[in-house]
Amino acid sequence: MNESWLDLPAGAVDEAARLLLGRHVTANHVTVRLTEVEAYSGLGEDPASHAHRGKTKRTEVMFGPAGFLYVYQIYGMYLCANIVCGEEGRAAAVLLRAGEVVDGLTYAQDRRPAARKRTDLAAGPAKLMQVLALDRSANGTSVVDGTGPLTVTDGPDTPFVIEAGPRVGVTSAHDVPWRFWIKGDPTVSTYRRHTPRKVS
DNA sequence: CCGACGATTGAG
DNA sequence: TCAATCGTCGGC
Repeated sequence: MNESWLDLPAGAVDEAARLLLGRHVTANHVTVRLTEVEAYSGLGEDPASHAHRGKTKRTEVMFGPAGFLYVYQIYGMYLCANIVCGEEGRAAAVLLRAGEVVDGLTYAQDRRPAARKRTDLAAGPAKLMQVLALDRSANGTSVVDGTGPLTVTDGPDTPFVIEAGPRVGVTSAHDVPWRFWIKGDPTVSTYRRHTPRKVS
């Protein structure tokens, strides 16, 4: 398969994100076509990135080589997954935000009983994780050599248009349009503008 | 050691 | 609009 997204010049995480759109990710009998992703750059470059303040126990995978999964817990109950991109040490990654379930539909529905429509099965980063049945043990595993639970493959040749905008839930760097999605796709998670906490 | 908060979701 | 829920990280 085309693995060009793994091997990009320095600073081109956004390009990696674009290249991941439309590709298939498969885990635990479910395959999803990626429709929405976000790029995060690394140490000292991107205030919105978990790696911005330097390497910690949590983010150490981001500082490793490309092609590995960075899984983290958010809000005490949900998981999100990134694919590390770029050269080792840069700590750049692409957050997998949403997708369309294209195989293993019955598994996906079992794992997401709250979803009323097919398009809602993986319409969000944590929903995507539930559909793929990935847990924290997926952190640090490879997505390219077949040893990990998640595999990335080329998607269909169907053409699509990429749109870009500010990243979701990110308080800083709102001017950086590093959220990318497939134009018009119904599985793209609904954009909720970050609402600053009301100061009394 | 301790407290504040987050790359979210689903229900009301 | 808001609560659930807890690991992580920065500050003391």
